[in-house]
Amino acid sequence: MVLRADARRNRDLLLEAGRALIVERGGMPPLEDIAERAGVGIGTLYRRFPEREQLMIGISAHTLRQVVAAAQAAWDEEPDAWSALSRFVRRCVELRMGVLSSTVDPELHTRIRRDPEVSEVRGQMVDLLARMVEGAQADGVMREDVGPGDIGMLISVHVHQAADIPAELAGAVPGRLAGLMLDGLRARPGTPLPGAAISGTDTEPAGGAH
Amino acid sequence: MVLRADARRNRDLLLEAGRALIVERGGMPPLEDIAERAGVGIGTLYRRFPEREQLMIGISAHTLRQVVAAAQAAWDEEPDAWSALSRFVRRCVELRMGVLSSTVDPELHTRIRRDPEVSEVRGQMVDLLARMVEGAQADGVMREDVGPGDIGMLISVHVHQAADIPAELAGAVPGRLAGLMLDGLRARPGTPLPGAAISGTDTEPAGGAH
DNA sequence: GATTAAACGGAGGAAATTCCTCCGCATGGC
DNA sequence: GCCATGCGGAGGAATTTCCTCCGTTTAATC
Repeated sequence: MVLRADARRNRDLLLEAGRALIVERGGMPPLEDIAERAGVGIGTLYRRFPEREQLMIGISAHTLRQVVAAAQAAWDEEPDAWSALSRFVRRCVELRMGVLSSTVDPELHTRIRRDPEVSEVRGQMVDLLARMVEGAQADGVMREDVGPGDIGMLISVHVHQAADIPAELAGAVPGRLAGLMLDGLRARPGTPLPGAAISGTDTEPAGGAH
Repeated sequence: MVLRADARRNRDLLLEAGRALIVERGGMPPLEDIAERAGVGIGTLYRRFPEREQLMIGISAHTLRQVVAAAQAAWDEEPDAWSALSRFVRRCVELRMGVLSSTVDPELHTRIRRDPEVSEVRGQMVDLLARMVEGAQADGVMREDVGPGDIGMLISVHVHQAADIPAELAGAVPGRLAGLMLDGLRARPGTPLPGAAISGTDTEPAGGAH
């Protein structure tokens, strides 16, 4: 069953609005707010996503697709693995992309992760990230005691940045944070990390949902 | 006017419950939840904090006092500035201490920062942090292009960690994140950060409130 | 450009959440 | 032992959030 063009457009607007609101405010925003942000009637939201769960799955998949697109672009266009990773991380922090999950019913969370589309896109994401990490480590420019999962965690931590940074600083902060973070990842004698490197499958690298 | 001992105790329980809930769930939790978490009746909460704003100010000050205590202990007990900073950062990340502010009415936010007690404790906090940063830089072990404000931002970013980390990893994650972060701060040829170092007074190093 | 199935918006009542007062009982301080 | 201060929490008010429904609009097709 194929959506009419306007329906398709509104669907995307809703998913993006949902993602944006979750990032900005944390928690699950009221559905009315999502509709308003999307510039769409509340009825439209309910027509497209009769069940709350469907909306959440949609937002997860949508977010993951954005992350994968950024990773793919970085991988394709940068000359080496470290540059790709670095560009990817910077972009994620800048756009506040990354894992959304936080305060969800764990049971629902599991159902979201089991969704075929989410699971599929998530796989692509993990693969790309793993390739970058392995490449950068093989090139000797990245510390050996981290795994793709660590990068995922690092990025996800930046998604919910405090929103009250004074305006004149807001532009600079993400870049500085990303820079510090990347320097921490470089292969240089530093303090060994506790525990074992976190692999991609251990955890939720990106896009789990509310 | 001095509080009776039980009233005093309950007041502290409420502030701590509020802090904990904000950290765990983000946003402003229902007052009923705060009271319950504190193991106290809702009436007690309203008696002690008739205005919402007073509660927020109280939580801010309470949180800041914890942060200052951690900083002070680190400064007093560690042999050098870098060790102190390092211990302080690790402890903040571990306990998820740091700036709470995020989605507050900016106007209220300003009123909170203007509160004498908040302002006072915040000053102590900035001083201690500045001393650590300057000391570590003077010792040549910390990169020169960061300021106390950068540390504040770094810490605050870790306050709202995703809550859905698999249990077997949850213990390791904060330590690894803090380790990466600290290695990023070390004085070693890395990538220069964009923009200028953020000073303590530029921003909100810790303890703004919901 | 006429037809029509699909989609739209948003008013408004139901349901759920959150707020906050009030008062009979408990207890710390003297 | 006295009593001012503090306590708990039931329950009604206020607010927020949910979600259905239907008259109107629009994309697709011929």
